Amino acid sequence: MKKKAPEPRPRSAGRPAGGAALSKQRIAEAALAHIDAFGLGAFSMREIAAQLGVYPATVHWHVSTREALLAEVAATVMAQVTPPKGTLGWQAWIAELFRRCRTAVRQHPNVAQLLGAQLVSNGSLPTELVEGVLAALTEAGFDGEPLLEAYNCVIAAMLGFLTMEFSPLPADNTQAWAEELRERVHTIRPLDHPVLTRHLPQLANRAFILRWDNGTTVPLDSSFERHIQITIDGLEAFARRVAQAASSSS
Amino acid sequence: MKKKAPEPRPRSAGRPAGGAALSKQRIAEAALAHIDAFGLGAFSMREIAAQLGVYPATVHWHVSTREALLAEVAATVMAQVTPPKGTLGWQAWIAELFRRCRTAVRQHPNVAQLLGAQLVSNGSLPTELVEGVLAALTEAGFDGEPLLEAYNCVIAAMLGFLTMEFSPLPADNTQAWAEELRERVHTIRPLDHPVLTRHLPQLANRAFILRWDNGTTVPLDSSFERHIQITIDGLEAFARRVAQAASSSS
DNA sequence: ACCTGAACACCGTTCAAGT
DNA sequence: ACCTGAACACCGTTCAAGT
Repeated sequence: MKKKAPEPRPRSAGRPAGGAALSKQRIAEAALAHIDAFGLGAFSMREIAAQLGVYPATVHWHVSTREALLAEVAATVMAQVTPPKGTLGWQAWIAELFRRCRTAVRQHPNVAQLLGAQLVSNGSLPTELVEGVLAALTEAGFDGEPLLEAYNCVIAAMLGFLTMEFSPLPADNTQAWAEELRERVHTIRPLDHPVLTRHLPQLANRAFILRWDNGTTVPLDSSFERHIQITIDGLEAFARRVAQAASSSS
Repeated sequence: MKKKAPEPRPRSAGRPAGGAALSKQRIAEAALAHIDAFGLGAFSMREIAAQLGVYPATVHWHVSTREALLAEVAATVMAQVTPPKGTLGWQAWIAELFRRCRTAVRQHPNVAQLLGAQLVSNGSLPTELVEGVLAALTEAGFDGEPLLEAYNCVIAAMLGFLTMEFSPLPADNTQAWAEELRERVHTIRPLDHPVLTRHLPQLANRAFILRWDNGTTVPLDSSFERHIQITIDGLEAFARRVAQAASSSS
């Protein structure tokens, strides 16, 4: 199944004549396409080098490191998620951000695992996203320390849910594993877990930890919408607390 | 720096005499210790085999797969987080769960990345945790579809935040990377990002995406506490909505 | 049942050398 | 500046063979 060194186009060393030189951009695109098609587990520097008809060292000349390439890929996926400013109230703006982010991740679900890890520790800052969230929360009345706390909550709520919704299943024998987990879920002892047992029909394969499919095959649409609402309701309560504290101390 | 095949104790094949046979348990402990000491990037089947003074194949005889071992490790870390039932109200119980979970992760920050990925798609179900959350949410008045939604929100909020707070920095030249990111953060263009610029002193190295240290060196204590409060406030608002809808339709 | 010893098919990264 | 060709030091997993 695996290809080896580039046989199709045995070119010679040096910069190609046609101006068809490789670029960070093109490499990132190829990597994203490959990850979309075969998953993050199948990703490797050598694989995408082969894909591009080039030696592994060539990729390294453009990209420096595997980690940097994956960060680039993650940034690409998140590039268009920030909603435009100004037209929406802060609650609607944040809700829109959540939804656009999920839409983007759903188009590239295999990249989801990178978001928490790579976007958070990222060289290519999505500054518009940060600015947008801060602007929305400022409009909500947050400032200083509460602003920081509300911001961290928003980012964690958004990326956290998506990371988990699309977290990959065991790579190997998914079939057997799913069957075993389904079995295990349905043989939970009712006496020790009465609430779980009672609601199992509602929860099975739709609740975190009780799933054997991920968001690619069983999307958690209503849970995500509810997650948005809960987050925004919580933020509004926080804003009220802040306003209260300010007025009572004046 | 790296060790090779087990030289210290060149034993012969077969089950060891002293009853000191290897076990899944002992392997998981060794793996956890190694990950705590050197990070998840330094983890490998061969490494922990060497650590235990055996051949790689021996580890595979007990553990089947690398992925399974890491799932075991993640489960070990999460083993003791579920608070006892009955003594607390549902809000306090959930808050306690969040705090105990963070305490556990702080003792093994390098496993954080596994939580979202491994706990969610896990063979060894932490059924007490699931049962506990469901019991708390039932006490809050949730049932049926809303129960599912509230549950998913709780799990995502808890694990999502922790995954991000302790998400690892670039493995290679952390020093240079941190310096570059700090530089980049402080040269953000004020005209394009007025809100960000204004609050940068508050946010730098303490807000997601604007950090160059992770939770191990710069813990986000107050943000996490606020995250708990926002989540619970949001859940209470959700419970009120549900109650309202039920009474208005009766 | 539990482990050795060796092999297979991969990795990321580096580096001299070419053009 | 951009790429080849080859090497280095690793991987996870499998498998016959030992005890």
